[in-house]
Amino acid sequence: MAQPDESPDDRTGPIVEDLVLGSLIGYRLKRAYMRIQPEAQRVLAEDDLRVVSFSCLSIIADNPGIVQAELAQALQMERSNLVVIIDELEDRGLITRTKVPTDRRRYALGVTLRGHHLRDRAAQNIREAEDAVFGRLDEDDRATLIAALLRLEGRATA
Amino acid sequence: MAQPDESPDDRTGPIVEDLVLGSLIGYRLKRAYMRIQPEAQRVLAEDDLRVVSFSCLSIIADNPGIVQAELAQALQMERSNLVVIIDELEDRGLITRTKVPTDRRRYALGVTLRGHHLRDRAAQNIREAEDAVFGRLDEDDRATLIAALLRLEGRATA
DNA sequence: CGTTTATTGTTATTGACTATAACCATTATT
DNA sequence: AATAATGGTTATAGTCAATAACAATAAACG
Repeated sequence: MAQPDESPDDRTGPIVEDLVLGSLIGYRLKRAYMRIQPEAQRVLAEDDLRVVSFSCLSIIADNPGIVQAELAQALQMERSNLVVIIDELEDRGLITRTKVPTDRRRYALGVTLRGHHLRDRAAQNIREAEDAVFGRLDEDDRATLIAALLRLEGRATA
Repeated sequence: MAQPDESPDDRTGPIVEDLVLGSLIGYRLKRAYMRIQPEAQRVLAEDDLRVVSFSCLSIIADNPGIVQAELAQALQMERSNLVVIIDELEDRGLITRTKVPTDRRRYALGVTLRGHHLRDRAAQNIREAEDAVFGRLDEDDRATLIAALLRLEGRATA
């Protein structure tokens, strides 16, 4: 009754044809993302981080002094949805908020030492999760893949 | 105040560093997907289809006789969430549901002629949207990209 | 100047989508 | 025959993104 080839962790299940859908880049992107997303979520949860929290923490770490509106634009999310995330990161002592002297509407964001350590550790965990899910890629393959995805984003290197 | 290079449809905005986050495959997949998803949504909406409805329609078209549980597994979604989608596709006369004689719990799904035409047209629209967003790729490049994404999914060709 | 317009961070709310649990009918297992 | 498992269904809860409105502040402009 089952398909001939079914292993315990079978991901494919019964063979289903997807000639049209499967040749769409958007569909393939989503499917690939669906493979890594739960794993990233899982490893980040060990540090009580959500994917979006980690993204914020990481961008702030690499852009000290960035303000919320810029961060929101960088992550393509709404300013309003950032607030609770920033609040929590600050409450946990992972980031700092300091008023910009020249513009009192804005808060300059920065990561604390703890925040930086957590970011680095979480990033390492995600990389290892990606290796586990996608299979280890050497640096060249990884760079090629990233470049291809950047090209899709319209951020071509050349 | 603004960065030196800002065009009307500027996607990058002020240059924000993302050395760590940006080198994660998962993040790059998500970003690439975020570029095409709204456009796919938009072109499908012209035919009163959602992305998930189109996906169902397309899988059914390529797998006549498939039942809901199989379809749910193929699209990695919950059976329960499929019901309303299938209902609507049937109400619109795009698919048919016929009881399986040998197992009266199951409904064999199939697409009507109208459904098939709609599927083909919608697929073509999405392809054109992908070309517009990602830049036209020749068949070789497209195949290479699809193969790379399939490899990430653990569905390597070789 | 002074008035108007725009921006930033914020709150509250809404809608869309996903996951979960429970249920009945039917089939498989034993 | 009794029990367990499966398919479709319904209802519900939780998660997340999008929107609108607002006060404080700054920018634009007469």
